[in-house]
Amino acid sequence: MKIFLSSAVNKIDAKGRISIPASFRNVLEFQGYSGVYLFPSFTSNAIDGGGLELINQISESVERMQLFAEETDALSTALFADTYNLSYDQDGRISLPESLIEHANLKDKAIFVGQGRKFQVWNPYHFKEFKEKVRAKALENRNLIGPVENNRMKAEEID
Amino acid sequence: MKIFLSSAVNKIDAKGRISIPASFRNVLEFQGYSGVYLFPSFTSNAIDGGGLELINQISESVERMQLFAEETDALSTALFADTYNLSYDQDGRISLPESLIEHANLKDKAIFVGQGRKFQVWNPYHFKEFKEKVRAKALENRNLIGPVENNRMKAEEID
DNA sequence: TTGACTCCCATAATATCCCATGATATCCAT
DNA sequence: ATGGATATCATGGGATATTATGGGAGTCAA
Repeated sequence: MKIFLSSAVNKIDAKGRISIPASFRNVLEFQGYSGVYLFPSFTSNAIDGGGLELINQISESVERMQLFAEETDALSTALFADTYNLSYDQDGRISLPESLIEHANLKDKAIFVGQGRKFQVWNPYHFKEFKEKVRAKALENRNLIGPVENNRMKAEEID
Repeated sequence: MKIFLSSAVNKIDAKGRISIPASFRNVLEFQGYSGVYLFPSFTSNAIDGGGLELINQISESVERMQLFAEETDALSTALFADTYNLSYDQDGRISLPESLIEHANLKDKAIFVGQGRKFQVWNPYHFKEFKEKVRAKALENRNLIGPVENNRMKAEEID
């Protein structure tokens, strides 16, 4: 179980805690446990999340950009200033920082959405809208996925 | 036995469990066991399923994409948000997530349909309809189907 | 002392484990 | 081949484990 898959709606309780889905915790722990890393998404009103692998990938990208030294400060600030490393309690819950809650417009519920190497946390209502757009877009771009679509075409042709 | 072949109708029991056909389990285990991967088909009211090979193909396409691009988020959401990695019990049964049951319109029975690299799960009644339509279309277009190439492909895939 | 954050325990719902059964398929010695 | 033993399979159901969630009690800092 190596990647973040599927989605789950969880509740934000009176104390501001929310459970990270068990399957996501498995992935985090598989990567070597050090809690969960969360930061505001650049492109949506959602929270991006991941484990050690994600944060390593990001760090590496930034290091590669050292070539362009003037811009590095700005970039790494943008990336890391709002990144939180939260550890969850023994029941798998975290309390989200206020700035992330605001960015994602969270109220009493949040949906955790698996995206492979990372996941996102959304206000469930806003995610529904996003997902409808995304599905249309994915149909347009499905040729990018490669072999899967080929299989499907074949499957439909074969009796 | 390397590919998913033939079809079987199995029952969804009172607890919501359904047996994965033994022959499919053999293929999954041959690919290196990590359960079964299921997601809603883009094009039909059916569930697409496969093993490690299928999910690896998909993950690789996504990993090649940029980390913070809007398109990447959209595509990986479309691919992974509704994908479930289910492990089956020692009797080979899984319990299907509600969202997949809805997408495929499943009631008390489901048909597993082998499609080579992957398989599909259908409401048996809807599958019958689909199959009839497909057969009609195939008859219309049979001149478009290159039998030589397809046969050669198949011959190489079969152990 | 008040609020924010732990740690710990309780609970209901669900998922999983484990064993049993009947049906079919496979094997094997005659 | 035939009949009987054995294995495999789909399915049922009781027992157990896991999960998300609620809430009490303790800790710490302002």
